[in-house]
Amino acid sequence: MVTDIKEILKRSQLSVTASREKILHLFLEQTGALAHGDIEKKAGEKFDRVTVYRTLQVFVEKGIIHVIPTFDNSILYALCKDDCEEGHHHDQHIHFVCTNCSNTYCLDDIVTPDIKLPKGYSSSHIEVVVEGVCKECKAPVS
Amino acid sequence: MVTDIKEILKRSQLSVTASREKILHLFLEQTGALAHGDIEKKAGEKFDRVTVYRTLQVFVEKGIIHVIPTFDNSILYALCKDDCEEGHHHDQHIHFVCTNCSNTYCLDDIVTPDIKLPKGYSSSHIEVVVEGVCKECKAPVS
DNA sequence: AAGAAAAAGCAACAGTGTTGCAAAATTGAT
DNA sequence: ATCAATTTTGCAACACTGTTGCTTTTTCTT
Repeated sequence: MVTDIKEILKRSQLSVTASREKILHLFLEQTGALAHGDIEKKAGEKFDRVTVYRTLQVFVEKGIIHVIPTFDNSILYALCKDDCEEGHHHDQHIHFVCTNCSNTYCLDDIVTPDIKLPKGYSSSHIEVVVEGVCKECKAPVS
Repeated sequence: MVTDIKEILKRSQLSVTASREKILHLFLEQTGALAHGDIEKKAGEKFDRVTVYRTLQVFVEKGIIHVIPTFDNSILYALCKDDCEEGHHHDQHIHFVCTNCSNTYCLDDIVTPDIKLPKGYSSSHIEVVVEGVCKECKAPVS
């Protein structure tokens, strides 16, 4: 995975700006997913809300990050690990929500299972969200 | 399944009111899931927004309806087919979102699959959302 | 370095969901 | 059937989230 921020932006044909660098940096130093609110807070008072919204929107369009569905109605974003092409995400992994630390993680190694649908239904995309306790929260610090 | 509206309410120890009857009626005559907005529109100008919110909240608490996670940040509600106890939903079915008619259905007969999680993770609940084309939209009217 | 193009910032707004409180409806007992 | 106690509703006001139009600033290209 390319970790140089400027490189990622250029590769997606995006101009390099302070807000894009900052927001992308937040994703790179973060293991879990981020909500819009998190980003606003972590970015400090530096950027306008609108800029954050538009930046996230562009990142999704360019396949740098993807959207994770949640139970409460918040939108979560996480880095796409593999090279998602513009508009076509490789969402073949599942998402894990920790009920303890309430972080959300992409479990990139767990492939979404096949689902047998009733007659007449056809599927184009399957999203699996698992709730439970994550590695960090379960392990007793021994 | 009990279909008498007053009976359902009483069984959940809820007092029978016009708004609760109306909203529960909407769910019973509907095959798919409903968003808060849908309910407001379908109920007409009769009820205050706050009443709708509070009614849905109570229905979820009492196990009459359950929440479905979505990709856009809207909250969907659908009837619990089986006898969900207060606070404990039997969410062992998957949800299907039709990309054509954009209805969301509970596929009650499809049980959520087992997911093998990485070491250290434990799951308490698995939610599966399948996107695709539903029975109604696929079938050519022949 | 300069002009064209893109992005950021600002203001204003719409939609969504929440809270406190007074009025109205429901319940249960007489 | 009536009445009091409780619950629910409706209203007003508010906070939060996300969007749009437009101007200013920044970035990119040559």
